[in-house]
Amino acid sequence: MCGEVTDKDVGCEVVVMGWVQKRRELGKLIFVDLRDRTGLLQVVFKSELDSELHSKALQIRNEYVIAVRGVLQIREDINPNLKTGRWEVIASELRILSEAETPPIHIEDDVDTSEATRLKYRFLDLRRPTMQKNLMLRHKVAKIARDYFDEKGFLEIETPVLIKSTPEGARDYLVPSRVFHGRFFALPQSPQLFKQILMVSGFDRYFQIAKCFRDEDLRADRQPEFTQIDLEMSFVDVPDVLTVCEGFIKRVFGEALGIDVKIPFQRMTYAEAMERFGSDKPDTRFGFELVDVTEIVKDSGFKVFSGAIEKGGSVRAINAKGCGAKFSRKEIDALTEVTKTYGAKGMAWIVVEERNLRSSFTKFLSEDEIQGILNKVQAEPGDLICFVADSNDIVFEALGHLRLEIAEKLNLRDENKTNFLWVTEFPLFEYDDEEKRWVAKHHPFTAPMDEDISLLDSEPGKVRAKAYDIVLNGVELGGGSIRIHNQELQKKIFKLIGLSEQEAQERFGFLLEAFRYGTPPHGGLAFGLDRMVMLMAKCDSIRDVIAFPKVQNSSCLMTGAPDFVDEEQLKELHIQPVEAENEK
RNA sequence: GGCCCGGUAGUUCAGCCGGUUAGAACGCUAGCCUGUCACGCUAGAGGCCGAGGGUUCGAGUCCCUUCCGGGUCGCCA
Repeated sequence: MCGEVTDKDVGCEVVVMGWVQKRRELGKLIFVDLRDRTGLLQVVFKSELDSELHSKALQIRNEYVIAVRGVLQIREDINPNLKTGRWEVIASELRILSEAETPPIHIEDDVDTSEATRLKYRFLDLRRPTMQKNLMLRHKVAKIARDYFDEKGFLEIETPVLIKSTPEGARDYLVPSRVFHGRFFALPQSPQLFKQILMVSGFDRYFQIAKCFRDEDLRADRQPEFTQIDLEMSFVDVPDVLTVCEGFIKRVFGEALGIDVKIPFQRMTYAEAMERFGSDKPDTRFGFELVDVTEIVKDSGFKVFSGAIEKGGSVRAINAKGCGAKFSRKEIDALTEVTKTYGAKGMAWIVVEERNLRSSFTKFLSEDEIQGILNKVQAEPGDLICFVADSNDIVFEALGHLRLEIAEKLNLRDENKTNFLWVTEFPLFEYDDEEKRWVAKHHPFTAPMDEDISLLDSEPGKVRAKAYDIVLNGVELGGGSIRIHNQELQKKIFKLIGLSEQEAQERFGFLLEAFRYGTPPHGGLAFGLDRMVMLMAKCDSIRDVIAFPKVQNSSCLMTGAPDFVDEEQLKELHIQPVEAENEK
């Protein structure tokens, strides 16, 4: 192929086929750069050798598909910018396999085309070398997953895509049943229940590269259909799962990228992650950790602080080292806006200068309080100290994102680092203010930590789960848990999240029944394949590692899906569109 | 559903405080060119200024509505 020629091929007759990247016409001499997925190779047509061939070559335009027979030569002038710049094919025969209209986008790596146009003409966009590289990398990751888990004794087993809708979690995609009027299949949000049943069935190590579907709004790292590397193991506890997964990551990064990842990864409890980074997926590539100054200012005359503390909240700070000298007032105000996005009412700040402080609020504090804060955050001249006072949730959320924003501004999010991290001991439940009930933070089959089981009745919010997430550079790469294999405990959890026995039977009856017949302790994890490849390819969006992604409103710009269907089809399914309500 | 940014030639963009015939680069077409590789030179074609309405003597430009794309909050067990 084009990119695979070597000096050994020099002097040999070769046949190359591909797309015309570029033609350079110099009168009686025509150069054509021929492209396939391995690279570019220059082909030369000389009229002095064959004028008929030369005039045929004049018809060639960009993106024509051609086949060329000729002898490989070392070039007179070597092009050092090209991998194959040493060689060229002196054409002796040309076949135009397919003509091409002028493409609406340039087939080039430096993308200067809007994403909408790229996605509409995805078949052309995918010709670009970076996109080809991304999809080849994705293939490699999938292959390594199969190799690794096979070697570790895992079986790849497919689970159904048309399944029963279950409550909790994301909105389901529904598929109507033709046979049962008014009934629907759901597309799986993950193979969760099936892989647990496979454990009951004795397939003690399962994995699958599984498509999952969630009907929620999109983000740069979220698509309505996405792919998980899903795994489940029997007779294990948390460390067993983490170890297997670390081995996989080491293997993938080593084999696919040549990066030596050190294992085991750092492990951090959820509580510590929140306390230090204000996030359950901390980016540990830089500092700016959160500092709790609640104790220092709890009796302060500054009502914003003392008031928040009175209501059970806290006051925490980030010392943005050196930013006081760097950031303008306008930039600091912009940071304030960032915190407001996450529910903070505002952000207090201090700029530490050589002799004095510039600040939005220190006039409300006593000298002791100011000194106390400066000591606690280890302030030095040039620093910018940012404070948020509110409920803990908001303080963590706001400062957690502020941290990222500051790091982004300072370019500290070094994409060459690979800071892997396990976040463990997630809370089992979180309180849903709207529904006024506890909901499972991970999913309702997650096992509580043994030592916290006694808290289930008294303080459900304090119960920690045997749940864990794997985080890379602040991105959640995957997550999982040890599952409940004790029926009594499972019933209790359902009850706690307000699921009556009857509802539980209706929705998960098959799983509960399966659990009655001998269930091994089990647990597992699912990696987000798209996100993993995105980070490995250093892309900003998973759309760049998915061949045919959807846009923000979940439609496909290339195919035009979703679309209306024939009335016949609807009739057969006994479905009737409801007239859109007039929106006022 | 909320907020922010964007939509002008095939593509990426410029177009000031509203003022003649809407520009540039790349791409495209034709001609010339024997060592190019960001080839070069000459000529040329190409526009519903996202859509609809309004203000105005006059709208790419201002206002309203709407559609489309991106980011983000909510949402995403």
